[in-house]
Amino acid sequence: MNNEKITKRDVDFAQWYTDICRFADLVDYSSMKGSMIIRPYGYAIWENMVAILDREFKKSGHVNVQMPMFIPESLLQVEKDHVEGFAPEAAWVTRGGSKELDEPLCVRPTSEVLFCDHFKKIIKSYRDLPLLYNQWCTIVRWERTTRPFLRSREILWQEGHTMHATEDEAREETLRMLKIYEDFQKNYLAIPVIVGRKTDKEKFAGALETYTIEAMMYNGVALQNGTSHYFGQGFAEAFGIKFLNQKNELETPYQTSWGVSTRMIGGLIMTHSDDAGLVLPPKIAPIKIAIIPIKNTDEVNSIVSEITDKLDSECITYYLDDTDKSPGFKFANAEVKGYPIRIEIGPRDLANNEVVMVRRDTLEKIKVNIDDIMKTIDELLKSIQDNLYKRALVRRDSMIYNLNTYDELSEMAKKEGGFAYVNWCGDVACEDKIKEELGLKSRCIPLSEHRSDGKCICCGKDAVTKIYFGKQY
RNA sequence: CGAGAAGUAGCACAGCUUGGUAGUGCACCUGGUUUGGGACCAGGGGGUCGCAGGUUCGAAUCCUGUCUUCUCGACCA
Repeated sequence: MNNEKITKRDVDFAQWYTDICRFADLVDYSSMKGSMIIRPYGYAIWENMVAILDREFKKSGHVNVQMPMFIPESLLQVEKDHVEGFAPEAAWVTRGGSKELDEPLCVRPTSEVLFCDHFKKIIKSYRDLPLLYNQWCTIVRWERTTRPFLRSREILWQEGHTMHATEDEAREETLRMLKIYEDFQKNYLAIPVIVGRKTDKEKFAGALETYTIEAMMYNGVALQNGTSHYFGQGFAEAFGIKFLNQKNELETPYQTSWGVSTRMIGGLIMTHSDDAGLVLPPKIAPIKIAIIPIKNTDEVNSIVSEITDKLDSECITYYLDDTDKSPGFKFANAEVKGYPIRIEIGPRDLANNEVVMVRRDTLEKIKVNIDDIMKTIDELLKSIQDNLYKRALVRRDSMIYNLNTYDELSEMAKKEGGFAYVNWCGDVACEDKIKEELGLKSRCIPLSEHRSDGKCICCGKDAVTKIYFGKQY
């Protein structure tokens, strides 16, 4: 933490984002492009995400494994669409020690083929299914432009890979995990998302269906904040994965995969934070309370230790700022770090048997009687969590534009950003045209209310569906 | 990968045009005074000027290359 000023969000959003990442001590740059150092405070946010999601994955029957990080070239090439999709961003190891390798090793950009290679060995009967695996790991994609959390070359994430006896079961799994992501982002990250299906053009390489949850950032740019794929039998056939069903017949299983990454931290920042610094929803904040003694007196110290004892016993995390910095500095620091509640304890308020609490979401100052401290903390944490979601939802909804003409779409693309919600004929030619001429990519076809009897916004033919377009990270 | 900008102490920058002993502010350390919105005084530590070549008696400064960061495109989670 230093006392540099954060760039104003409305002046230069990109710089503001970088300032938040750095001033809140979330990341540091490493000496290699696109590989960021996630610092303790940033990593603590990730650890909270991991803890919550991992619990959900396990509750729904998944187990964690750890797969190799290298993929032999021949293995990567087993599924044609997949290798073509990832070829442009694959990183290769061609030498081990002083020896040139006979076969180059791809550093995993995702692990479908590794899982398939393994599944082939361990799946024999219907009794082995469903096979519900997940791994927490890093992957490598050689991105050209990089930004902290949003796009890096080394990505810290989670990837689930599952195999099922029937198509229905696999499709159900795909949507079940998408729902877990949606609920997690809504209930913990306080990020509203649009749940939908990608067009053929935007699908994951090798998938039959790709589902996505799309969040809308403060600056009107969309962020794909999680995906879930249904593969059908494509990979399984390519890899020769078979199981014996109850009638002793050989069948090919159905596959899914799904993932979220530290990109969610970027989404968190660009959804909630402000000009004073980071803002974190209480449920994901590593530290819920900042305690700032104003003056080093016996009265102050005794109330401080009373409060910390109670917080300890209720397992509420806090940061006691007993440094010799000035109060103003401590206030500013607490805001930059995004601690949901700050408690200021000084002689002036203690004289009235009070302390001052400041909620980070609104920066509202509240005088609280000493006897009501714990109760108020409890209420405020809930209230901040709710308020952040509502605030984000209102703003997101204000950025969804129901558009009917190509001119309107063109107007929107030039101006504020956001989601354009339009009719679409289903033809990739229209999707390509909108992308080339307006720079808007299709985000998703919403899972709900997607039927349309209007005309395609691009070609004017009968529409088959509603679809969202937008700029993306 | 294309266009542009920038790399000098942890951070922000000056110095470069016109080559000649490395500077400022903040941060950091020590001691003291302070403490209700980014405190003050005194003292102190820290940089082979991104890296590699070249020109030169001499390079932060001039030339070439390279790496990294940022912005805007293209590509992509």
